[in-house]
Amino acid sequence: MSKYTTGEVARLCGVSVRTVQYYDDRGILTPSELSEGGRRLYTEDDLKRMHIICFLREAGLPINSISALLAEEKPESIISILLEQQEKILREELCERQRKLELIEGIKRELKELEAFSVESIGDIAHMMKQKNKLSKMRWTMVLTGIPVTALQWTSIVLWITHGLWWLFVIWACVAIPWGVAVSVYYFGHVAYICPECHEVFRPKLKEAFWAYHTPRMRRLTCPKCGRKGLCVEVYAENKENNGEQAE
Amino acid sequence: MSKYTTGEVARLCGVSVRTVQYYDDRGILTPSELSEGGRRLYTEDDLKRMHIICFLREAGLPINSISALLAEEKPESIISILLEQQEKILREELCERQRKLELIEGIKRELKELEAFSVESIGDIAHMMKQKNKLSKMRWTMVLTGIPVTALQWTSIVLWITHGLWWLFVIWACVAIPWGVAVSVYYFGHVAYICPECHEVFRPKLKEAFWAYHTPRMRRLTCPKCGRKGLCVEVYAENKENNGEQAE
DNA sequence: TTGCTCCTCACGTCACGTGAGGTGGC
DNA sequence: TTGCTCCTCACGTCACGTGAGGTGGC
Repeated sequence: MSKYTTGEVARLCGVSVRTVQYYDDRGILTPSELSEGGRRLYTEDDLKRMHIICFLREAGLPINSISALLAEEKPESIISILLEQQEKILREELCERQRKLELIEGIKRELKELEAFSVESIGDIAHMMKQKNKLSKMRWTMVLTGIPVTALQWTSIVLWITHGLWWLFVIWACVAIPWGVAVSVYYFGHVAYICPECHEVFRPKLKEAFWAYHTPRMRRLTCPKCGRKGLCVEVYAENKENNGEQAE
Repeated sequence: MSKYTTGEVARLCGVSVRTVQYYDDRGILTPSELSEGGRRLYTEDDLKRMHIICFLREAGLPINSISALLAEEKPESIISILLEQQEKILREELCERQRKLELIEGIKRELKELEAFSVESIGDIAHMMKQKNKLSKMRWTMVLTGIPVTALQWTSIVLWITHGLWWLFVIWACVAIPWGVAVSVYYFGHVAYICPECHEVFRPKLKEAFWAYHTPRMRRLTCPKCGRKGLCVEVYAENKENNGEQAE
């Protein structure tokens, strides 16, 4: 029966000598024999055991689990459980990496749109990305509630032209104007803007915001902190009362 | 200007108190002030910095990188590099988990087909799965080389029947019989079988193997070690000469 | 005065990697 | 005798978690 040294076992299993020694320390693979000089000597069976250990390690099973499995009298009773556990852990780790990757992709996209970068810009990006879902949700809600109003508008216009029913349009106006005001107040009560200069998150005056030039993501406003007037990115901002404090 | 305690910063950033303390130890977020009793007091700017740190940590950036980024005079020069590096690492980790998951799925499939499980069975499964690609590759090579021989066979038979060209079939036989022998010798020189009883990996005698009952994956053979006769799983086995040693 | 929060050590995590300094075996 | 392999400490990794034992602040 041939004997294997630590280095031979390591080479045959594709691991480092340190790993073989470590498995001895952990008691998961103890050499069957020691030479007179105190060197580890492994038998054919030891090598087979090592192959099994390495195989399970490749699947990511922790040493403790492998140890338990090999020590178990009825290994069939726990092998499935261990594999299921490991599968669950791996799936979670997979999801986590994917979330992180998506976050990085998002940061990279936002970085491209920036004209001037500073460390604070990262804070702005964080702020924007975290509230992105809420902001688009609110925008969609507003669009959807706007549909009946718009429908009523066109119906009344058509009926006015075709049947001369002018009073329907008046009713529409009585509904739409308060509705428009309410929506604007609600909207500007739930968004804030980030100054690209001083990175202040601020809430503009309704009058300025309402008439200001804007794109889908930005609005031309005056920062109350640094006084700069320019395009500011829109973000969702939940709590009204806290904002007053944050401004100063 | 309001001050934040350790616990407040932790709560506002969704981390533990220990984490805030740790960032102080690492010098990545030092509180601007200490109370008389030695308690950490954080300013609004400190909180912003902490938000940035936490955001980058969510993307998985290591503390050292964040530290370097925040200390850099021109952070725009390294932010992209750091993100690219992190993306690469995440992709690699993603692939690694996927490999492990596939391995576990494979093990689970093989476990289902096993009639009797023991720890050594895992070694058998490892052996099978590692050589699986090579085995199926060799089988495909054999099928493909067999196509011209089969084509010649049917051509010669058809021509014999329709035109009475019997000598074409004779030529085919002269080619096909040596070809068949060569293929068999090659095939059984490149496969081995695992005894499900004693888990020995052995190479059967050509004569027994050739005529033995078999399925696509198994063959009814006698184990040279334990003498058991039964279905043994076929695996790829490269090195002929080593096999003799392994048997004893 | 009583909870609650915060403080500083200091060890533990997980599977090894990486020296240092010494020795076995061909 | 000279390389090469192997041995045993023992520290380092990474971002905290988890006590222990003590104290600040409302």
